[in-house]
Amino acid sequence: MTDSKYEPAKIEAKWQALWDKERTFKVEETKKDKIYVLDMFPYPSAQGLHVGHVEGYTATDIYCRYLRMKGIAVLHPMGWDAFGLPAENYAIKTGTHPQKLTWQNIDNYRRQLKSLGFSYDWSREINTADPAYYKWTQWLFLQLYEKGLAYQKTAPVNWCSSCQTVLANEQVINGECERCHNQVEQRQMKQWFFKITEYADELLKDLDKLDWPANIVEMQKNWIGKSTGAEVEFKIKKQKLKIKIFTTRLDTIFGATYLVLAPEHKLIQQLRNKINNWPEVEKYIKESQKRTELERKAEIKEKTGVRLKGLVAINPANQEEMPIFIADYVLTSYGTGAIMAVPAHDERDFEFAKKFGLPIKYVVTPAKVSVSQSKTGVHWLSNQGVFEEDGVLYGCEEFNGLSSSDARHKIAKKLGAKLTTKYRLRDWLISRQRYWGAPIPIIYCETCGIIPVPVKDLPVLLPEDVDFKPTGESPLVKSQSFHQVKCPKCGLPAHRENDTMDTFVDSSWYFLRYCDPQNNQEAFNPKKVASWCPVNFYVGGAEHAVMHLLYARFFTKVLADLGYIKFREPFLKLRNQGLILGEDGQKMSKSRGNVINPDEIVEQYGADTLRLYEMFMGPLEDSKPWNTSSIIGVRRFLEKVWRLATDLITEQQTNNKAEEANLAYWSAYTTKKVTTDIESFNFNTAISILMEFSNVILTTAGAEKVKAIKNLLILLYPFAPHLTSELWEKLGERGYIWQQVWPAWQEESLIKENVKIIVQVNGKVRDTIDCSLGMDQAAVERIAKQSIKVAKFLTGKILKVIYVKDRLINFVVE
RNA sequence: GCCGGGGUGGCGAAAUUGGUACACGCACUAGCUUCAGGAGCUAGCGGGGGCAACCCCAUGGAGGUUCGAAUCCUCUCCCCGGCACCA
Repeated sequence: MTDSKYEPAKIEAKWQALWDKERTFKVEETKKDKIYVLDMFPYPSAQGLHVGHVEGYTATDIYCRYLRMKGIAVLHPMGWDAFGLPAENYAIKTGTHPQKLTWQNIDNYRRQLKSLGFSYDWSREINTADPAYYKWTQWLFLQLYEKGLAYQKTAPVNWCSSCQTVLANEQVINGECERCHNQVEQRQMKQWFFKITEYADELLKDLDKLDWPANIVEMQKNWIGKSTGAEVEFKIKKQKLKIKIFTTRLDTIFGATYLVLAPEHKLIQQLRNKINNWPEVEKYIKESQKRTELERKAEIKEKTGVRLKGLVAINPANQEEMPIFIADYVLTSYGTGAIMAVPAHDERDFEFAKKFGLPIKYVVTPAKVSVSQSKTGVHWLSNQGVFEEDGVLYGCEEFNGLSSSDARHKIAKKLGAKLTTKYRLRDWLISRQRYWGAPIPIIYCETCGIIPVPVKDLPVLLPEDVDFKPTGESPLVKSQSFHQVKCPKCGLPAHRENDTMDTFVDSSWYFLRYCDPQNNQEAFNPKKVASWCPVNFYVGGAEHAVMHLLYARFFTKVLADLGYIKFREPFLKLRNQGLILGEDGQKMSKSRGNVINPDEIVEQYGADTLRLYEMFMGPLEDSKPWNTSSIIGVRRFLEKVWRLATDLITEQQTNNKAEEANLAYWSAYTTKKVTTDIESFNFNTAISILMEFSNVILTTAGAEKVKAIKNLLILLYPFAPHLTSELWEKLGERGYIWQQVWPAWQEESLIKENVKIIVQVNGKVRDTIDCSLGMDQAAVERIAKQSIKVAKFLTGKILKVIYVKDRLINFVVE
């Protein structure tokens, strides 16, 4: 007899209110065992929470609720990455102040997160757009500035004309703005940078210490892009100047047949009088700036370039003369902006040489000569390049017969070339010509120059009297109250820096602020941070692989060097939730109309069902399509648990020894499986075993049933906290369910007296037989041979018998 | 092109890590129950053959190792994600 109906809306509101009122999840800092479990905090968009957020947040919530029942103090906070362009763009359109919209969105996000029953310690909520927070973001800027890690320079930067601001390299994807997909232009601008390149080597090395997904580690490695090689100076004939090139293939220097400079290379302007075809060269330089952009669009990769007529370089290896070109396939910003071209052994040089009819000289045979090549001799000499990195040298004077790697060292020594390391990583451009961000705390004084805002004057508040219309200059320029100040040093009129900081600066240290969120004396108390950090477990989307995750690592290393913290990596273990695709298998997007709104699912099925469904869909890290009709399955399961527990209250108890033993086994087995699955984040299989367990309970009678149901409720609690809290109370148990200790299991309960042994003949399953545990081979063999199903196939001579104890016996017959 | 991750029923997915392939759930089919149901219960549900017991085939494809392969090795095809003239 069911004494009531499962009504999620009612019970979920009830328990959420209680958790709020009793501050159930406020972390006890005094406990000895501490774990910091962190979610990537959301940007509070107008669209509200995405089902993808729900997935990651449910995973950590399950883990945290489980840990607390094990008696561990869990820091599990939430906050808002509240600065950013969308709010400002909305302000431009509607005239609403970005703060108003942002604060509204935050209220909505908070409501949604609470409606899902996530167990955050809300007393630690932070907001990066709150002056109480960004004061310390500005303070951190000043720390970097004093350490020489924040600097200003004029450089070609990525400009998005639609967003009307510059972008960091990390925010440019295939030449497009990551936000609006507008083509990015190159502009010369004076901007603020953080010297992340200073940490390139450590950022690369320490990746090996992290328990992170392989693809994220790989992406960061590629992004940092370390390559070891050598710098070699090439003399220019009859000139005093030398050209310094960088190469990773010094072993091929005897095959170098020309040099190439990037069009922006400084030497070109210095040598302009010596270049016979200057007008042509100048034209190419001008065109190349436009061309890179246009060509990317059209994906034309044909090599272009111009020879610097009148200039000849000398190959230091063999003293041969070689022409010099400029070409835009060589980048100014990498290496020395100049290369030696070895068409025989570099694909790009090969293409260029073919187009311009330049000599191709082979000096390395590949170590592994493929079958077709050995059959046809050395046909690659005539029309193909040899691009393998290792081989044996020939035609290289005293270096003949050496392997590539030996040759690199020996040639470097002879030429006096400097062995160096280069990185692809560039310094982090943090200036943004926008309003809705933390102002850069710098004042420009005509007499004193660049003056950092004194710490006592922080925060530099965002002014209210602003016009948001983007003009290419920061909107802050228009605010007289903001712009004009007195120089803190000499007191004469001066003006503020008008740009704001990239919002990734805000999120590079937020995990530290959670440890001490209300501190108004310092960014954080080092002792408090030391008691929680580094973050033990971090969960979020993979889209932050080379942005947030790299920047936060950089900040951590800087703060360690400044002595504020004692660890050098912020996030020890990282997992990415996979994308949840729309029902059509496509990425969810407004324009496709396949977006699922979590509010609607909660309303229709309840928060516990949504949580459970998202965990049941498949492995956390896989991307998987949404399927609304499947939700009913987990809802049915919860209904079943409801009936199981509420029927129990009125049910007559009977006794049945065999069923009781079976139930005890299942109870122990489920406990073990759910525990190990939560530990390893395999929530989908944890749920399926809970389903099986409830089915077993349903079909069992006996006194053990009460115990089994209570165990089921506790194991299910982290996944479906509202339902289980309610049922625990209905059963008249003492205390709340979350105050229970996570169950242990006895390994002996998992031992069965009888086992089923698979009988195979020649590896094919023919029967299964019941045996008692630990039986020896002879006994099992005897029983197996008695099986008619098996005997049928044992007509030939038995050559061999393979026996795996308690599991399998295999007869090999002829 | 390079790097990373994958291909298992109609669908989402399991598989004790080399030992009964398809657990759990959705969808579907049949029956029961109900005034009714987008509810519940029972049974079936990879393909082929057979009345049946049972037999054969099957984890993208082709080989190989092994008593035994979704799992290990070689080659190959396809999908997803990232990077893309970085010398």
